[in-house]
Amino acid sequence: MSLREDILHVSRSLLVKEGFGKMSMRKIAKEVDVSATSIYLHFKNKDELLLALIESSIAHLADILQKQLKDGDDPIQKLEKLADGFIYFALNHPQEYEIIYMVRPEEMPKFPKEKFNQIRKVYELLADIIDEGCQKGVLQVEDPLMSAYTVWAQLHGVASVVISKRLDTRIPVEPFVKQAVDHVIQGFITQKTMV
Amino acid sequence: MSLREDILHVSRSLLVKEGFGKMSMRKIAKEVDVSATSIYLHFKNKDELLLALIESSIAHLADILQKQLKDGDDPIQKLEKLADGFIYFALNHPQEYEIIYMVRPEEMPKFPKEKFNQIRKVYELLADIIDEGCQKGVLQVEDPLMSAYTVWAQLHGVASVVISKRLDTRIPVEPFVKQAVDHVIQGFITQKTMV
Amino acid sequence: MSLREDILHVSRSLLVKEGFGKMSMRKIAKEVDVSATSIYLHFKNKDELLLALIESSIAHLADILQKQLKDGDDPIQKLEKLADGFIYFALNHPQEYEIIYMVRPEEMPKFPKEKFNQIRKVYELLADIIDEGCQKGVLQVEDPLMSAYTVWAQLHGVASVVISKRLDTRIPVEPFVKQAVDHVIQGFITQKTMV
Amino acid sequence: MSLREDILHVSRSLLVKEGFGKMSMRKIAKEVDVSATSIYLHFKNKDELLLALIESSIAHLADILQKQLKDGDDPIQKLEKLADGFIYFALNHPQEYEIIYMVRPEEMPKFPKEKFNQIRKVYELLADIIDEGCQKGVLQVEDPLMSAYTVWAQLHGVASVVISKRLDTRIPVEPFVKQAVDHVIQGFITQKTMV
DNA sequence: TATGAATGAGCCTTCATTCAT
DNA sequence: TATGAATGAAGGCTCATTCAT
Repeated sequence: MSLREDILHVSRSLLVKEGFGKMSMRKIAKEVDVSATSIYLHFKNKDELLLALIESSIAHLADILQKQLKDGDDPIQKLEKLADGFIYFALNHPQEYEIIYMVRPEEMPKFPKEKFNQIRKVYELLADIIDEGCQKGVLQVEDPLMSAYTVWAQLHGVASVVISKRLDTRIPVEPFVKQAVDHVIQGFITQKTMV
Repeated sequence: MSLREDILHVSRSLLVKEGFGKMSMRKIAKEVDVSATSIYLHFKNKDELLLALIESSIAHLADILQKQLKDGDDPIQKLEKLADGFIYFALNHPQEYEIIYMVRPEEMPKFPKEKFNQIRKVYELLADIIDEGCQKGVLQVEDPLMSAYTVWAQLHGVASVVISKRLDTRIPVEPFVKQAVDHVIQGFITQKTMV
Repeated sequence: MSLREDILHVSRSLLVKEGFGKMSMRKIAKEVDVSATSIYLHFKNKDELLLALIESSIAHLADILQKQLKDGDDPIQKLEKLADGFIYFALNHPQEYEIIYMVRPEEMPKFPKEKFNQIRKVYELLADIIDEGCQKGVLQVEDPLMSAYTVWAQLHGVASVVISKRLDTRIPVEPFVKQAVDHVIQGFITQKTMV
Repeated sequence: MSLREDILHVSRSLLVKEGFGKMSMRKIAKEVDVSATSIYLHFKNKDELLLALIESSIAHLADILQKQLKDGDDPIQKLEKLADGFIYFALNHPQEYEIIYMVRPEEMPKFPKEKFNQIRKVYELLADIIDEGCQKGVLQVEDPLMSAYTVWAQLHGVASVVISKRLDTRIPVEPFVKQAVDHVIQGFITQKTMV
């Protein structure tokens, strides 16, 4: 693995483990077993390192979602698969998920907004599918984009509750996720197809 | 206002704005316009200050939810009011909401878990109502506690998306929240009362 | 006990336990269970507190030595008793002993030298006895004051080695002290009476 | 001179002058005329700096004592030379002597005891010589180790009285030391060879 | 591409002391 | 006699970053 990737890998852990404020170039360097100075050969500064981290995480998520979609599927199947993919990514790559959603837009005026907002494409993907469902008559919503955000917000709630370990210990994780995602998707479909 | 309250007030902003790691006693002191030393007359150390912040935020939320409930209401009305109260708190006291839900546990060292988990009482309140609904036959769920977490997780998703400004700028906030909360609650009720 | 004495008592422990540098007015106040401010009602400042500590320790030592001497004793008996008294004080009041000998003259230009040097009277007491022995023909030394310091220096070595716990753990303390003191005194007497 | 050595040099003075508690990294840095941070490039922290100071001082003393011993010497000559070497070191390298013997163990937190106790080898050297004297019949002692400590304790008394300037100003240093050391050694030999 | 040395700024915290009550 | 509030100074230490090599 290249040094650059090593640095990214270690940074990812540290960022999630200690937060952006306490993640330090020195600690990264130490863990990668390289001089602190060397990091600056690959990343201009701490902010740029964080940016790289976010970008790669978003790319990873987008990639996984893309792979969920198959041409033959109808809109509702796509919806379900997208939701599954999203949750799958969150639970199996919690560090990357956290990186995407931990860093708050207003905290980082330093970050080029257009790069950071690549994540919005994900929601637009969702919106497109909902739109397709409306066109095909299997769904009925007023504003596909708003509905996409509605669904996504709920899924995000489910994922973040699990990842940040706020679930009561008496509740088994998998059944909870299954029930919750089901609730989100079926609730949405039912409501929007019934009239 | 007392110095103690000033400190809490300023800390609250800083904590939300910069995270626990970067919120510094000195910054707080400077903003309150006292010596850094003075903070230690009111709070033993940084951790205790954070604890006070969290405790007061949780108390505030609990208070608001309690006030939502009226004896005459049936379980479904209670459910709706509780959801409304939760969202109301999140949107009107975003800093306190963030302190409760967005400050990462990893960033808070040496934190008495039992105090932090007082928040779980809120979910048990929700579970009790769902349980009551089951007893009265207006709801049908297998595990009231898990269902409570399901509902709450989704509401949390809605709140946190708005608070952390992840909503697409083309989407008007209020309608979004209204639709999303409605979706969560109605979806839950519909699903659980049909069959 | 008066507050003043409480403060002295606690200071004594802290001074010996942590050294002058780390002994703090706050810690004293806390241990005495009084406000830090209150100490200043009894002692002008930290230096004066230390001075009081030294003065009382020296007075205590002088008192014990005085009590060792009886009018009927011959010079050699007096010598032996003085040595015993000195060692007794050191081993039974190690805190006070340390206070007297821990604080180094040049470190404290703040302290009125004449007060601090009261301790020298102790050595002059010794010198007087040696002088008396010479007059009576039972001892023969060139310079009684220097001889007094010679004896005292050796006794101090023995005491300080024990107090500061530099003795090998395989060596039993009491026999060691007995042999060492005996060595100092008998060596001195033998040497000075022979020839 | 290297920065590391400069730091050690300055630390040595400060440690002896102010004690470990009041010796500060910042003061050292200021005197060496570097940033405080730079010290941490050469020593992990304050404790490690102290450790280096002690280790080098002990090594220096051990070196000087070793050089005093010649193969041809008989045990009594060795004893005398060792005593001379010890006093020589104390009076000519008072700072190092103080670091070894006067810095109070309580002021040195978290200190690896085995390293600190390397100094005990010095006393075992002494004990070996006394033992050798016994074997050759020129000395008669019950416990060579205890006798070694007895001799050393008295020499230490002499050295420390001089170094810490507790000698009466009317007493000339050199004759005092000569008489005192002579007293210790001759007293010991006489006592132990007579019977 | 890699590093060791260096630093100014900042961190949390403790200190001795003062002042108004 | 006693205190709570306040503070400037200092403490040990870590940080992101630069520079010469």
